[in-house]
Amino acid sequence: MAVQPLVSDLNEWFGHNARDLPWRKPGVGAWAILVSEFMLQQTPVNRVIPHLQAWLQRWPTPAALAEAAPADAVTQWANLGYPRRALWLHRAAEEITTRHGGVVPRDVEDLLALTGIGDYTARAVAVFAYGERHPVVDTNTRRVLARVIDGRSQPGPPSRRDLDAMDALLPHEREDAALFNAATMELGATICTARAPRCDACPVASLCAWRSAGYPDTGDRRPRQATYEGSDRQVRGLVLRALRESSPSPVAAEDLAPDWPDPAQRDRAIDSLIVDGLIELEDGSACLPRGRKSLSEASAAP
DNA sequence: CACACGTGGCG
DNA sequence: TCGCCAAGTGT
Repeated sequence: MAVQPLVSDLNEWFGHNARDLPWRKPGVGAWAILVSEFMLQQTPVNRVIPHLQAWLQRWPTPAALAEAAPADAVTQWANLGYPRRALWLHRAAEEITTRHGGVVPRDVEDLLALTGIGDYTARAVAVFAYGERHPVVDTNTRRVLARVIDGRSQPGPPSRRDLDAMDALLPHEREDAALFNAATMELGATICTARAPRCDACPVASLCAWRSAGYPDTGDRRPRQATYEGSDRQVRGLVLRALRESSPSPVAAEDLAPDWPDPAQRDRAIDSLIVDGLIELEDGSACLPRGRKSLSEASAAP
């Protein structure tokens, strides 16, 4: 049952070099894994860790979170960024409670049907929480495969082919496959990094196509990120921060980001936050979503 | 498929 | 300083 060198080398390396992260401790349940994966969507590991601990202490089960008001989820989310993820996590908790009896589902199909869970998170939960065998592909995995397998400096744009590429490398045994998924991500996070890869410390340097090719810069950079200063994103962030800090007290609309130089843009931002369900506006004052069960929700339950 | 969506740290 | 980057997802 020999697996290919890439797998054995990476898994061996992972066995000795895996960081001691909270969601890797023995006995961590599927709910904790799921919450950690939500928080890790575009937020760095080091910033997630303290928030994860606090979140799980407050809401140890999906049912506990489902009973809370969305506003409390958004407030607890604090400055993790992309606050809609707090809303999505709250909604997923409701769905888990009503559709799955409060148990985080194991099947990728079921996981994908939950709000805020896509190709990555669904497989990460199935694999890391339940030991199922699936390819788990995140930005680290894509970069590692681009370099080691394809000899390119950067991965191309995300594609469903990424799943197939990882699937083709996956060892047969579930446990090995889970380790390989985690090891590949870990390599990308700590050694095969985007900016300054530490190829001298890489356990698979001898197998690396990018190295054999002489580390060519194959371009293929991701699209430039829009300027944050003065953006809708920034105003939305300011508005939401004010509401978080005053929650549960409402704030008069005119007191939300009052110094913002472009009032029209600020008003549009507030409207978009309402559309997104992140805030509610009533009688000229705003607050975080209180989450009265809507008629559709109440009657949707079987 | 390209784009919007927060926030902060690092080279 | 400032642009790049971070365990993505939904539209």
